[in-house]
Amino acid sequence: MTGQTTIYDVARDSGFSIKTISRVINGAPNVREETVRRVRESIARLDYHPNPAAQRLGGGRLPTIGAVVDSIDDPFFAGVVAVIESRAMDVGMDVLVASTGMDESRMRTQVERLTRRGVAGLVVAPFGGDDTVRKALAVDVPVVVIDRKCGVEDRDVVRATDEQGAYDAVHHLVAHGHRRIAFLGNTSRFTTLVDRYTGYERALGEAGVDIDPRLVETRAWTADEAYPHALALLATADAPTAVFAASPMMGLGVLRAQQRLHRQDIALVIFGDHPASDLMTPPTTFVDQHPSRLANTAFDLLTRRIQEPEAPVRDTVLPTSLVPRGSGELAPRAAAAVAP
Amino acid sequence: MTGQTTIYDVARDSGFSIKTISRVINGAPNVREETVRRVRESIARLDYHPNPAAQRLGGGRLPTIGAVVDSIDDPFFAGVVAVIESRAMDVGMDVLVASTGMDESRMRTQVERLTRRGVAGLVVAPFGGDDTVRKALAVDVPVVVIDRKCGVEDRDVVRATDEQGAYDAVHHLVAHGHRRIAFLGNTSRFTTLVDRYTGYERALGEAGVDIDPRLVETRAWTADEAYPHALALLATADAPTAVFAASPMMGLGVLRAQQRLHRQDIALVIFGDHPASDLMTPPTTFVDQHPSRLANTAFDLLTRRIQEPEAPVRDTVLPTSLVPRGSGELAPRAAAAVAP
DNA sequence: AGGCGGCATGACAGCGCTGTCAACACCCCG
DNA sequence: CGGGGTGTTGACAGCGCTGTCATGCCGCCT
Repeated sequence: MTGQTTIYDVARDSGFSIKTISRVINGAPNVREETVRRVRESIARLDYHPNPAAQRLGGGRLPTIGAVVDSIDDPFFAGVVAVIESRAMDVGMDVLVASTGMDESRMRTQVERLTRRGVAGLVVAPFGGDDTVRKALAVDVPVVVIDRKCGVEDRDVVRATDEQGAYDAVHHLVAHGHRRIAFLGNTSRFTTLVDRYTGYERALGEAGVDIDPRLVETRAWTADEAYPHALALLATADAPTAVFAASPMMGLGVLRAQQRLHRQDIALVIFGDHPASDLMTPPTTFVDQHPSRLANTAFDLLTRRIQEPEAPVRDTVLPTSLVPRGSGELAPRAAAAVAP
Repeated sequence: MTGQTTIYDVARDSGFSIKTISRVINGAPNVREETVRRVRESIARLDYHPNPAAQRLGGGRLPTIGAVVDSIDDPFFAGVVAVIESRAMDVGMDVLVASTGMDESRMRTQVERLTRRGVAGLVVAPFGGDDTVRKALAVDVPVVVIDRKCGVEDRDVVRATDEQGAYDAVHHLVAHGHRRIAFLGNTSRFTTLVDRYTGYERALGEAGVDIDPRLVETRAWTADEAYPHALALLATADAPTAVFAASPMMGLGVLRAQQRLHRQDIALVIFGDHPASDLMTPPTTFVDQHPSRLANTAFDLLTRRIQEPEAPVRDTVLPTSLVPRGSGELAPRAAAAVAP
């Protein structure tokens, strides 16, 4: 064992009691400035670092924040976690990661586990039905919900303007002359996706286009599941001339299908960026959710709530922006050329 | 407060002393089977979970493993962390993530911080010179080093066959008729990259091709840094007909340059996969490092070492495999066609 | 002068667990 | 039948910190 230096060493070295050291560490009020200075000196000299386990045991939480996301592997969440880790490091905290694997009960388990561990706060991308999520988040620790509201009313939430972002995307396609625009995205669970569908509807409605149910595919969750559906959509005689993929995963499915069918001529806008999207042929037009901004906002909110547990709940909706890069600006002519 | 159930509650409920409960929890020997059964029953009935902070304080480590990587954002490491998290969850542990941001001293800080936190073990992708890395890893906790050896001799290491993988890649290009093959990768720091360069040398040597120093670019670390160098390489009159990118980041730089110059005709093999590489035009041929296999192996080794701290050190070198997908099979003719 | 309140500090009892050591029952052996 | 294991259990002292309460001191009011 390394014979860690403890608060007693600092007390001995500085000539104060351990309680005063504790006060200095925690920035408690009513400590003379001179005392603070001398204790700080001792701490630095001895390179003392408080033992988090002991701090927690002595009543308190760990200097740790928990991040619960669908999958750490997902580029969107990887980006979010990266920002959180970096912000946490700046304030001397660290980050426990936990994935839900898009499984309601596992999500609940993870939240409970991290809570028991004694984390100071949680950033959660919820997964599941509203009731399940609400139950899972009924824990006694600050929580910030990201990306999806899932009916949560008593927690801070940070998310994007889903409806408007989708509207912008579809409107963009309409503006480029498209009328047969497909929608891909699973609307069965999240308001997020439902909102995006609503944006799709609104844009088409405004353009006077009736929605063709054959162009709406709402069954897939993952890229692998989306792929066959995208194939089917694109292969029909009456194929769409443009596709709106309501999530990056859907987008990957579509891109894969396009490549398979050599149909680089179909316009595509994806909600959310994915790596190397600028290297596609043509480069993918997408709705930017600004994941790092979302993560930063979430971190700020969490910090605030840790300090002020009773602050009013805030539902922050961050604007998205459409980034035209090529795939969304294709004209519909190509489709006609291919029709039998 | 939730009035957490403690070991005392279980003791009372089961009629044994807290020490016996502790024994059952930790699978200690010499406990009657009947006792184990009854204690387990009480634990289940009360839904008791030991308090990790207390376990640690009472002498022991946290049921937590730390992962230190360049960046959580990097798809390669995101994949590694995802696997570790999932494996850890299976055995009731959780994962603290820490990024080095490719900074030697920060890496050391992170390793020390996690060690102080009391993690049971560490998976580290080291960054920095051999001496720095050795010093940073001189901590009193099990460590498994991944991806790069960095001169570490007293720790378990899991990495890929860098030299052979690079050889395969370059040999593949040679076999497709290329003789002017560029190398991109920073060889200034890691044996990993040096080994890959050695593989490049060997493949060219065997083919009787002299190395043209103008085709070897070793300054860049990141994709952004690689991009201008790749541009310069491809734009020269005497441009290479093929490129071997010694890391995914270098690969992205090359792809970006290729797109910019509309030079999809230059053959390319990348060491390491990156997301959507199968969607490039043409799909990217790469050397698969099998990141999840690497992560699984690392986890196995770490588990072993936690249980058997004195086990002999193991340096595991996992084979890579070349995955031809299009970009590596282009013939050199294209370059000639473009020459001025 | 006596009393009161506010500040600065310290003594001490936990927090929930594990390690150490001791106690006890039981068995085998001579 | 006594001595010496072996197997099973418990009492108790920490681990390093924080919360509670007590202490001493000073200035100020009446």
